[in-house]
Amino acid sequence: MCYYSFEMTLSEEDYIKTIYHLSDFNSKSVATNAIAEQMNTKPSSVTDMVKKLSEKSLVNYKKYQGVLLSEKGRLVALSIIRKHRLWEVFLVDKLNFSWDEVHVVAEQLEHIKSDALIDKLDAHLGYPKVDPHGDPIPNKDGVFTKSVKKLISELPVGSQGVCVGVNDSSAAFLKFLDKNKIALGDTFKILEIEEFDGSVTISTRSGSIRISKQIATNLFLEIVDEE
Amino acid sequence: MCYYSFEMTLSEEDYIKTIYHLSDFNSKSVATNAIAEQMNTKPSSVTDMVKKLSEKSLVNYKKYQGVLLSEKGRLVALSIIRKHRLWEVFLVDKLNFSWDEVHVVAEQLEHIKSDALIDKLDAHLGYPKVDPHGDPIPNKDGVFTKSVKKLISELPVGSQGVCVGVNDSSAAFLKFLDKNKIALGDTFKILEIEEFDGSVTISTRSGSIRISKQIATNLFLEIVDEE
DNA sequence: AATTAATTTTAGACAAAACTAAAAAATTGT
DNA sequence: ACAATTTTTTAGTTTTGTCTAAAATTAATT
Repeated sequence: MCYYSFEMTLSEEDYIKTIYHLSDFNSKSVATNAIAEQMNTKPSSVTDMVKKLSEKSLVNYKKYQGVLLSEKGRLVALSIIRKHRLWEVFLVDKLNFSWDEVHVVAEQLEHIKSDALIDKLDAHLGYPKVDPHGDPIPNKDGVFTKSVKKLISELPVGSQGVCVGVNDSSAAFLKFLDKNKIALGDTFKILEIEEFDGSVTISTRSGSIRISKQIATNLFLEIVDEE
Repeated sequence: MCYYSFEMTLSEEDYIKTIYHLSDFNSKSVATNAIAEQMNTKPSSVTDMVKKLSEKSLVNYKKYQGVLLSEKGRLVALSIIRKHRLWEVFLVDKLNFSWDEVHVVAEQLEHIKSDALIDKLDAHLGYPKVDPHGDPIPNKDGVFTKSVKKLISELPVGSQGVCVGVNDSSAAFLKFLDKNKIALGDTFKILEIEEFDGSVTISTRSGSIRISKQIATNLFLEIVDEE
């Protein structure tokens, strides 16, 4: 992967990426209107582009039937997502961006064309498996470990995952996290769930702490299933 | 600088950069034909674009008279060059590209639009003053230290600079450099010149060594003059 | 100074990617 | 089942950046 030799325009790449995301990981066909809405463009423009992508056999398309990525198209999508997420890791880990600032810049960087660059960037970052939001990074062949983002309150005892996001991003809540030494990127394990009040005991680097149900419904963990 | 708020297309940026380089640092007016040749395009295309840039007052243009960057255009050019050279430093210092591989990739990266990105990249790289080829990196305000490329044999005692090129690129000579731990990017200082045979003692990272006149007439240093 | 040569500009066209407005197909509601 | 609504496609423009071919201007040569 990564090594698709045909030329793709910036616009084509954006369409492929959008179709991949809307297809819910390539299972269901995507409506013209949905693509138009997602990309802030008009349905007629989408029809034109989809025809073009179909010519290049990146998508399977029949009039009025929606569109689905071909295997070729899926690999293109994954190569773009790989680049996007590696750049996000770079921006956060090396340039000290915060995890919520990086998306827009990564949308530009993902279109840079150089296989050598991405290989070396990957190595420089230590071959990360997930991006700063906890989403998995496909490898060069488009393979990636599926992972699920869940609230701590939704998980059973024994679950383990990386803290990747908050529901409530109020200053007060972030302050609370800071006080309790909970940070994005930390790994937690669910030790015990108190049925009475729904509070949860979790293990962290600095020992185990108990958090209230309210906190547990505001913290996302990224559960990585190897498969 | 850097903070020009108007939108510029990729193509416009490429023209501005080319005009800057051909104008010999903005002193003389640039011919339509020269731009076309440099950019692998046709003179008629250049005329069209130059009109457009003139509308935006990025260049001063009169029919048949060639074109010159305005002050505004000059700052745009310098901001692009700043980005190009910072990315080159990144590619060489952080991703272990060799200095002769980076230009093509940097030509893409220089168009990424994000002031925060460039500021943080600059900091991450330790505010470098020159790129891997020894060319100076303009600061945020477009100010850069002029630098001159000179043979070691042309320099007085006390001079200091970065090794940026060779006259004689024969395998034998490159092998000699390798053996003596002299590499592109190294900083040298001229310690002593032996009048008798023209040999020069220079200080390197790994101590001081004496090189013959022959060697001294084959190695270019980039001298950075603060001004 | 006049003719030739080189350079530059104009005029008209084209491809990519978008748009608007209107027609066609699919879906929905009763 | 069929009228109404929604979705999708077609047809015809627009903009950006390019092109070719021809006309206009400047430069060079004798």
